[in-house]
Amino acid sequence: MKRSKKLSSNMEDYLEAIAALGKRKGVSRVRDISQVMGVKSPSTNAAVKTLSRKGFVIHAKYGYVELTSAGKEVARQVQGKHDMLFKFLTKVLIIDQNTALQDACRMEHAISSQTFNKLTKFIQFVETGLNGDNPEWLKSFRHYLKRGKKLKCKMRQLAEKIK
Amino acid sequence: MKRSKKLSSNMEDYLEAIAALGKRKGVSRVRDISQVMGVKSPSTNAAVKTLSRKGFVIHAKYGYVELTSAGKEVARQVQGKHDMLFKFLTKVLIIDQNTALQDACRMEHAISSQTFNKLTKFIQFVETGLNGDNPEWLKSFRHYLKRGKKLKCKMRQLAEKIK
DNA sequence: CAGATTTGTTAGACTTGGCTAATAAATTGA
DNA sequence: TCAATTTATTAGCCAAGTCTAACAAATCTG
Repeated sequence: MKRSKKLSSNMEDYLEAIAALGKRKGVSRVRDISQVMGVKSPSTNAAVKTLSRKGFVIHAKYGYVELTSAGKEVARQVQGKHDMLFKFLTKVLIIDQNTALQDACRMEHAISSQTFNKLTKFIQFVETGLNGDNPEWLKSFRHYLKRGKKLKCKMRQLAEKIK
Repeated sequence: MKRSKKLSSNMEDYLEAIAALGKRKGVSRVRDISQVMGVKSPSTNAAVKTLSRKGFVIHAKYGYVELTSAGKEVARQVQGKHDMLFKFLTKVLIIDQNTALQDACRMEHAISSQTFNKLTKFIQFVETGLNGDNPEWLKSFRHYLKRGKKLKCKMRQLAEKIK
């Protein structure tokens, strides 16, 4: 249990997969982790060995894989980043679900905690607008995406109708 | 010249470095690329060999390293993603320069073209507001970041003063 | 409960990308 | 010009992470 500080993106992904399986099925087995990760079982085996050595999982031979509290913490953080990025991509930038998922899966390992925190605030800002969801500027941005230009202000719209 | 489709983040970084040196000094040499990439020259040598085999650079032994048009195109795209992310992080999320730089350097390899395009539109939307830079909502967001809550609308502010 | 099937592990090979040490080419300057 | 210095390359090693093939343990099932 040689608690190294930094984990590779790969190891973070394994921890995420293990956490997800734990939530979904109660326990995590090598086979299921492999399936989620899209690798063969010897790869998972090696990864679990590494994670175990570093103190992020407990794994008895031929047994289930369990996260330690350190493992849970990493999984929680990475998942948090993932969810926030996914929300930003789909809700603000209006990226389709598939692309947003792929991007979030790669970006989740790339953003600092500082950026995560600010992005969280940004999402909160968008979601808890004074006027509820969907503030004016966001509507305006969506329109801009579609039309290539901004919604005109009420008075200009009126002026055009009259003209 | 075995034109493979996908390059690793690493190879993208080398192309970026080569392009940057080309702009800065006119030519790119192994030694300078190594210095920019923070690796020893044999590593650069191997990378250049790979990039050459894949058709992204031209490199005669003991000569300069030059980007092919394919190489330039990749460098341009990655740099574009980098710049856009940096701008978003610093201008919208108000992340400090150092952190923003680090994040942008990692995220530039993680975002799809679709996300890049939407982000570009988003930045345009922010920068070319009807009311010039710094639209109301962004000011409001900055305030939210500082205070933890939104700017109240003019009338509520007035009401508070009177009370 | 014993054979068949599934699951997990081990061994060994391959790829990518890094390193050091040694060698070779190019450049510089006395 | 030619010896010293700088730069580039080669050879050989290491670590991470993947794979396949072979073997071992666990679990199902008739």
